[in-house]
This record gives sequence, C-alpha cells and structure tokens, in this order.
Amino acid sequence: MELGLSLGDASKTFGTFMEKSHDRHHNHHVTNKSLGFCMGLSIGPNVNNTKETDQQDEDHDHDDEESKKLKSPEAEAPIVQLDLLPNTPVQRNPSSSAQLLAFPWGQMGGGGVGGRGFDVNKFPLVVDHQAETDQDGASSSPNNSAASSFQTDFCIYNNNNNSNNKRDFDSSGSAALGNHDLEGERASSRNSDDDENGCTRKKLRLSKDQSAFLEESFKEHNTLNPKQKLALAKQLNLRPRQVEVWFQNRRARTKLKQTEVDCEYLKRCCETLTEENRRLHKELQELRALKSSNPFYMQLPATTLTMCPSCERVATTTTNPPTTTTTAVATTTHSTDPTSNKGSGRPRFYPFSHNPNRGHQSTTSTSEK
DNA sequence: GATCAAGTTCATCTTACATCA
DNA sequence: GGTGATGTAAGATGAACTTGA
Repeated sequence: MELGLSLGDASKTFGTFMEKSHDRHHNHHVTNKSLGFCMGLSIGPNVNNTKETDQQDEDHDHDDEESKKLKSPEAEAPIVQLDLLPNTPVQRNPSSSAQLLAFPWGQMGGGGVGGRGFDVNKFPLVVDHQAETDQDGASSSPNNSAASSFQTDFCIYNNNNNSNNKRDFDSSGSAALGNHDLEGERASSRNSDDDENGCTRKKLRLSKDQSAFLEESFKEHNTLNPKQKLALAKQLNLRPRQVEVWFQNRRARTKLKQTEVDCEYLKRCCETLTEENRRLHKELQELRALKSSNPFYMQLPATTLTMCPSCERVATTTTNPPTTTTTAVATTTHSTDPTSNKGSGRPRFYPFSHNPNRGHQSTTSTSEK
C-alpha cells in the first residue's frame, strides 16, 4: 500500500507520484487541490470486501457520475479484489423445475437426473442437430456457429409463423420457445426487409429456469471447459455457443458490478481522508499560530511522514536535528489492538481515522522549517 | 484454432407520460 | 374531473456479435 499525504502545496510534493500512479500503475487516486490535498491509493489484491455491498445503495445519485468516471479502462484495473458472488446460495424451491436439473459434471447434487422435467425452450429438431454439429468438433467461433444460429432460430420462427403468433414472451420473462408462440408479425416483416435469406439477428430471452440453472453453474465454475459447455447446452436445450456467450456476458456483468463496488469504496475512502485532511489543516493552522506567538516554541527537527512496512501505519522520521548529530530516528506507534483498522472491510486502509491516538500523527506531521 | 475480455449492436422489456373516449 | 385503455418515447436489460490479445 502506498499512501502519500501532503499538506500545503500538494502538486509539488506528490504530483509526480500521482502521475506515475495514474498512468503506469493504474492506481485509483483522488486529488483535491482546493484543499491542498493529494492522495494516492493502492490496495493489494487479496482484500475481501463483500461487506461493502451493503452500503452501495447509499448516495446513489453521486455514484452514477463517479462510477462512469471510474469505468474507464484505467479505472477498471483490478486494484481490489472483491467477491461479488452472493455467498448465500440461491434458495431452491422444491417445486422449481431448476432443481430437477442436474449439472452435467455432477457437482451440484442430484446428479444424473439429466434434463427431465425441464420443458422450456425446447428446440426439438434444430437444436439437437446444431449441438451434434458442435460436438463433432465444429468451431464455436462467431463466424460459424453464430451465423448458423441465426438460421436455426429463424427457421424455427418461420415454421411457427403459420399459426396466429402475436407475442413471443410474457412479461415475466418466462419465454419458452417450445410452449409459447414466437414473434410473428414483426419478425417476419423485418426479415423480409433486412435479409433476402430471412436470417436476421433474432434475440431470445432465456427462461427463468434456464437463467437460474446457468447462474447455479456459474457459481460452480465461472468458466467452462468444452465438455462442460456441451453438457450444459444439451441439458438446457441451448446451443453451446449460447452457453458460451452467456458465460462471457455473465463474467462481464460480474466485473462491472465489482467496478461499481470499488468505486463506492474508494469514494468513501476519499471522503474519510478528505475529512482527515481538513482536520489536519486546521490543526496545522493552530500550531502555526502558536508558533508565531511563541517563536521559541516548536524548535523541533524537520519531520517527514513515512509508512511502516510492517503495520502500514504512519511513522515519523526525524532528520537533521538542529542541535545534535544523531542519526535519523524513526518512531512508529504500533497499535496493539488488532481491531483498530476494522470497520471498512479492508484492513489497514484507513491509516488515520481509525487510530484513537490522534496525537501520534498530529505531533509528527506538523513540524516545519 | 480456441478462448477470453472489452466494447458494441440491437431486440426486447419497463416505465413514465400524453392523449382520448 | 376521474378513470381506464392505448400509443409512444426514453432508458434499462440482456443476448449476440466484433475485435484484438
């Protein structure tokens, strides 16, 4: 963890550091020049902070703005590692059809049931054919399977257009290609306009059961090997390509969510440190006033702030004592309270605000020439 | 060649609002 | 004026696609 704190002219002291952090190390940083405050934050990768998700609903209006800023490629660097997957397992309704399913690789319990009892999104002919094609070693690249998926999808829709199809999905999202009528009028009109082959991009909403099942499998493995993908696709009556895309999108959503949580966390860190900086400024002004009123007061050696590598707390290093020749002396107040950094879910992230011994920092941060 | 992340496209859904009978 | 039905635009969501590594 790196932390730089500059009182006074922030740009002089840590400007270079901030630039390097921003450009090269992709560190999140916050600057507040109006306060003469400069801060660089870098958090190690092994910090678990699931508790933060409880707070992310607060201050939502401001979050939108800041989250957009932090969603830049630089800000998306994995500064912190959060586990966004819900720890609590999804409640499984005994009557839910999802429970009738067994994960193909047999790790979710109840294995071996197969797809029995799962009666949504059935593609009786086309899907099986496509799955076989993929199983035979066909590429799952977009150029192959994706294009063919359009054709297969549209073939289904066209076959169903013979009946009076008006609406494909119900509002609850429980679309079932095998049970519900598929989009008819709009699809057919679009297809005739867009593509001479009648193969336009047709989107399908996965049913709740399918999504739930994929979600469960995602909890087990957020990536799939080809065997798992094929088995899952077969069990859900989806094409392997669909399963693959779903997992890709799911990983992207997880990452996006994590970025939002990170943004929220860093925002709170910034607020805390800003408040601390404000307090220190006030204290500095008081000491300056005291010094000016009594010039023989505060005849102390110059002091710089350093970070203790072991406890990552602010330490003071006294250099060049004006009246002696002793070497630099570093003093660090090591807190014996292991809970002194609690409260944020990220230990040691608040070097200031969680230390009850304010005097430790205040007396060491105010020495000036 | 397969896979993945990142970014994008686009169909669909949701919601708020306006209009009309 | 209140109410319900209908239409529409804007935003959100998610499946599918493209590109580059």
